[in-house]
Amino acid sequence: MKIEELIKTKNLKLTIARVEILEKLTHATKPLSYDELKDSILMDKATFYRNITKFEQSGIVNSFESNDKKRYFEIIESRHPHFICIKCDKIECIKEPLEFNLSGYIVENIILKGRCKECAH
Amino acid sequence: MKIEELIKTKNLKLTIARVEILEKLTHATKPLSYDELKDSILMDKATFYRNITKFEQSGIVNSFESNDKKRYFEIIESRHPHFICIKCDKIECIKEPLEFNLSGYIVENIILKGRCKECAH
DNA sequence: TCCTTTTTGCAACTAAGTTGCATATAATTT
DNA sequence: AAATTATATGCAACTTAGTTGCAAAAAGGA
Repeated sequence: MKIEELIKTKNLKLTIARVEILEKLTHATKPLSYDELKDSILMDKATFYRNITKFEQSGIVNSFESNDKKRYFEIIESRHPHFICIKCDKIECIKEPLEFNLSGYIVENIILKGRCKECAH
Repeated sequence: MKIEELIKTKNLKLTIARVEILEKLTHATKPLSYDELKDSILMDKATFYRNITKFEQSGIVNSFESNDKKRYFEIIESRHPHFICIKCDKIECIKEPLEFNLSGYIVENIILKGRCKECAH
């Protein structure tokens, strides 16, 4: 779906700021923080965070806190787990499916922490 | 192992603050934040955080960030996943084992986010 | 074009966690 | 058990990701 359509579908007003955020996130290959995005978007950080909140409420964007105390944002399309390296702080998307059985809970996000391949040595 | 022994085993000096932190964490049934601990411990928060850092370096304590922007601390004894509810912010320990296959990585911490049984409705 | 609602930028604020420094305490040596 | 040295502590000031209030600006419908 085109970004403009996606925004309208969720009954959000179409603004440049919103298109800009979703464009960057759509083209990213991993979750991004405000800090990583701020140089390539023009809006104030208040605008960024307010829009991200709306996107999360609408189910367009997903976020989690990493080890470096920053929140990381990602478009929800194919949900997948993330791996956060506690040594180098790198965030990787996990493609292998994880199996578990937790009846009653709705799991929306899976985060594994530890040492990545490079830092495991 | 007794708390005093545990501290000495890790070549840390035995202080009242350290014993106090580990006592509270040992008796807890879930991970605790500084905010939850502060009324039952006497030390300054700087002392708390400095000691927690030492405990983490020594492999006695494990921590993770939750949804409420706070860090939660737990004694490492039997590692187990945690579930964080994105609606009520409750943290639960998961007893069921999770199966997955991630060769090359060292997984030290598993966090699931979503809606707990009460908030799933 | 007008009107109402929502969004934006700015600046001030919040709060968890960190740091510098002088003092206090633990553990080791004499 | 006193002296010595290294480490831990409390305090206050600081850092920084994220939030909030408000007036101005822009969206979208009539």
